[in-house]
Amino acid sequence: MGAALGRVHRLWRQAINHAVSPLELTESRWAVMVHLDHLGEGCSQHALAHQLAIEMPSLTRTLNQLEQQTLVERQPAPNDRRAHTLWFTERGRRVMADLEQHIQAVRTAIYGNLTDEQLCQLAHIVCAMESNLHQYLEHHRGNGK
Amino acid sequence: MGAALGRVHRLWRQAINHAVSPLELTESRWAVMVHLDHLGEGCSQHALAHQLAIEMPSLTRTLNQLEQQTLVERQPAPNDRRAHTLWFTERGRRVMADLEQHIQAVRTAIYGNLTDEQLCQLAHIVCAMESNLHQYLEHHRGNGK
DNA sequence: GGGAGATAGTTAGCAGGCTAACAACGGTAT
DNA sequence: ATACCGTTGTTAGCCTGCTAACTATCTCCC
Repeated sequence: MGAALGRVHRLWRQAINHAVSPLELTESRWAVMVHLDHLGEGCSQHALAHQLAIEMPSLTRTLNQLEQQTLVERQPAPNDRRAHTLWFTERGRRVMADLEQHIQAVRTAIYGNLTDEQLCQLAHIVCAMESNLHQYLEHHRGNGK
Repeated sequence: MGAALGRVHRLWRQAINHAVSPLELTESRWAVMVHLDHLGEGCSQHALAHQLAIEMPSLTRTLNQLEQQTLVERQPAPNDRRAHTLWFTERGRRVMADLEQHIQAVRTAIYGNLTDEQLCQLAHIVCAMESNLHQYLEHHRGNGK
């Protein structure tokens, strides 16, 4: 039954991939851009990875791609020579401005025929499952089984 | 917002992976076994891939693994020399019998604090989103854009 | 100040989804 | 019969998640 979530997630990824492909983006790169915008420029990779709920190496790879596309850049962080701060480039900011309009069609296609109440229920249930899963995994790691 | 589904799916995969690891299985191999059982032995790879909602090459790889573990075997199909029929081995059937008990803990951990009504709502909403996404993708493929 | 342990980021390589391209076979129409 | 098209399954290789192991740095405590 949790498999249904996987199916929807893969379809959603395909839809987003299609929607942002005119901007030379993919779902994962798009997600990084959006969350960087949401978190605010100048944040660390660690903070961004936490926000995205992915591991650092996954983010490292995606950031390399975005940096190669000159959409995002890493700058040395003041006060910590290990860390980087993340910033949009000029071009990155222009792309961000265009994003919403490309995504909107997907959003309305997916959520269009659902009521606000249903979306609220969905968010609530999914959040509960997420927290349940976190708890399960945390519990079954400290112990051997 | 669809990203939350991805997070839950990844956590769920980790939980299942953990739960079935004593049987030398992973979530994807487990899913193949369960769906083969559900669909009935003797079915074709195509039918099983459809049931799992994955593409044939993904299934091919997983079946290779299961065959190497002597849990499942491919047999030539009568009446169609291209196709295979899929069968559990003796060992595979024994493992299937053990599966439910290993999975149960995960299920109760995830769904335990949700009401039947919530699960029903979830199934309904997820199903709607799945069908919306299918429609979107179908629509935006026939056309150039 | 100097050493032990935590933390930020990277690299390497695995897992399992996908598409594209192919071989082998089936089915149908001429 | 043969020619063509659809189907089944495989191979090759991309994408993006992950863990493990590493470097470089920071922090804290003696």
